[in-house]
Amino acid sequence: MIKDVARLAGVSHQTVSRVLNDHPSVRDETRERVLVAVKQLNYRPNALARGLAGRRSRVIGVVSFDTILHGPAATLLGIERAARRAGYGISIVALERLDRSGVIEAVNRLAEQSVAGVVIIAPLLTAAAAAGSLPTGVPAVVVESDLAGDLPTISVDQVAGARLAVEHLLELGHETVWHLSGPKDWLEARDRIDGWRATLEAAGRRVPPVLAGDWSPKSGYEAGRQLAERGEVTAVFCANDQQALGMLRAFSERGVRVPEDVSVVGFDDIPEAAYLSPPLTTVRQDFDEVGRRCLAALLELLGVDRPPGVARHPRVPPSLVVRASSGPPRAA
Amino acid sequence: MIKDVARLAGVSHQTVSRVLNDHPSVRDETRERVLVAVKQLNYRPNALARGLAGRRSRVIGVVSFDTILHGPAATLLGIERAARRAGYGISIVALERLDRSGVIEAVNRLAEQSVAGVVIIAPLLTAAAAAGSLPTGVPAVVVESDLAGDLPTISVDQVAGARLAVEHLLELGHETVWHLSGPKDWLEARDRIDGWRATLEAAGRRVPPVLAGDWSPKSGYEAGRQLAERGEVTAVFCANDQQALGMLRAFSERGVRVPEDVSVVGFDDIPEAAYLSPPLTTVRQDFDEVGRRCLAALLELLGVDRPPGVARHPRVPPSLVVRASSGPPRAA
DNA sequence: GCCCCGATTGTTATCGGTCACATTCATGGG
DNA sequence: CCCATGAATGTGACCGATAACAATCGGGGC
Repeated sequence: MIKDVARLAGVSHQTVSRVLNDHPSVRDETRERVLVAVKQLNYRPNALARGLAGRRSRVIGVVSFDTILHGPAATLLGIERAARRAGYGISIVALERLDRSGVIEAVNRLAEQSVAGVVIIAPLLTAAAAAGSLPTGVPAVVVESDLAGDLPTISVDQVAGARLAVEHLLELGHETVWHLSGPKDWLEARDRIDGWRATLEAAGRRVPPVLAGDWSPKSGYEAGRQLAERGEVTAVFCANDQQALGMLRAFSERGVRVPEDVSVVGFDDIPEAAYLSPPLTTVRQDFDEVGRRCLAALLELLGVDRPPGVARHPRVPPSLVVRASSGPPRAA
Repeated sequence: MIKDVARLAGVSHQTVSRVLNDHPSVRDETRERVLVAVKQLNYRPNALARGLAGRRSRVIGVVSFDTILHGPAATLLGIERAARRAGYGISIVALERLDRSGVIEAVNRLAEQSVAGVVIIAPLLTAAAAAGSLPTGVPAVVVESDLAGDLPTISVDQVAGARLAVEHLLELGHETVWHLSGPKDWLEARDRIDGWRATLEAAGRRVPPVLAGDWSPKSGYEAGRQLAERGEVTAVFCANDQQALGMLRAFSERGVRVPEDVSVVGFDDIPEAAYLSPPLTTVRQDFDEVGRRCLAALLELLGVDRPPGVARHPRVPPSLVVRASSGPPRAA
């Protein structure tokens, strides 16, 4: 194929290759002629052959988990966008279970395809650990994990996010804030617990026991029913919006008014959050930015220049979105 | 690399290749020896080289759109799962806009990578049309579209889904059913409108004007406010769950009780649906099955045997999930 | 005017496999 | 006992690009 172009342009195939790869020493007039031929034949170089010969493909592998959840899906999209802009394609492997061998196997599958590098979305502790000890020499970046050994890591600053939520509630006048956590083997869940606890302690408040959820609306619903029984609770910080949604449902069933009786704050800012009853105060994560920084980190690892304008810091700051589900306590 | 294996096993590289590809004429004893060498060297064939030489890669391209929405995300996951099981990898290209040139460009990007075939998730009319007139000779299957020219098409039977929803409401005793549609340039939206209208007409009921939404909770909220003004409405079929969610919010704000005053039915059965206030009656789509059938259709196109146990029919039947948001009208 | 050097361009090997065809060897029919 | 036949295996070309090195050409320094 490249030979057809070469023939049409009256040059050698190597010169065509040079033009395609922006090699400096090609005369302008020659380059022009080649480009005309390329356009005329509607030529597109074969990525496989390129990868084989050049030993670097323009494809990045992504190991993802549960892309039906909002966070992972949004992160994946962010990565894809950033990659496309940088001229890379994306190959994905979704994991069914997020354990050690699964992650390693997935990376191997991608390595087989000679991807230039991989991004591992590994929100579980076990996965992060696996990522930290990859056998292969594939350049890798890890998302939402900070115990991935030497690998560069990008994540939203969950601790700061939790602090935003808790401080907001304390400023409204609540005595303390309860927490419905995510599953404890998720790093994000653990960080949000830490942030919540640290903020309460820093303010000298009582730290109630952690309620354990599993991200699902169902677990929020069940926790909500329990909280509705106790009278004392005035503010709850849920580890994600779906749990908050389930909790709102439980409160509404029990006649607990939000925010008059109890304030609820979520995490994620899913598209639905603004339209719940009542609209949900929550912490927004910028997944697009996460994707961008992942790619930047990976490109750096590959020895390519980082795209301009992308901050380097591995911790993306979240922001608080105040809506009607949080307000001052009745007593205050 | 394959030569290392060959040397270790004491055979030619070609024999190794035969073993790897299940060629029949290899003596069992030889095959065994090769497999041992493969394991010992932890050899994995290079997918690029394979694709280049064999002119067929084990990668399937997926052109997707807005994978943050539940439907596309779930479909993508279903395809990935089915592909992995069949020994294929997945490359994705997400579209920013779903227009003609975007789809064509995306398919070209995938073709460059010599994918074995592509699955196009093209819920918009324009995209479907583009898919129908692809320039390249890449085997393709289209999801959620029936005007993709000669290309095989897999989709959930939206008309049947709408019928389930409307018949359910009519059986409860409602005189007629209003409809909040999705954006009209989405095929799914159009089909749901058609199914809704046809069911009403078949039952000899009055067909109210269509309310136009855009899938977002916001548009559901706004439509809900309008409907709350009119007294006559007793049942609404929303084209998706997010719109239904927004509508529930509007009703709750206006003091319209669900289902006592108005019944609401959604479409999709997102994970949140069961925990809205009230829990949402909705139509469930089996996206996993869609993914499976997509892959089956594509493999068939590629001349590979269809995996056993996968139904061939291009229209996946949806099912009704009845919850508390629908009930008999007050008058009945 | 001659030679050396850098800018251009061409030639050939190579990436890691598969494909097409050649070769070897054991078996069975005439 | 010889040859056709088919199973099992080996040999070299080839997929479509890039890499390494060779060749060619024009210009400046002596």
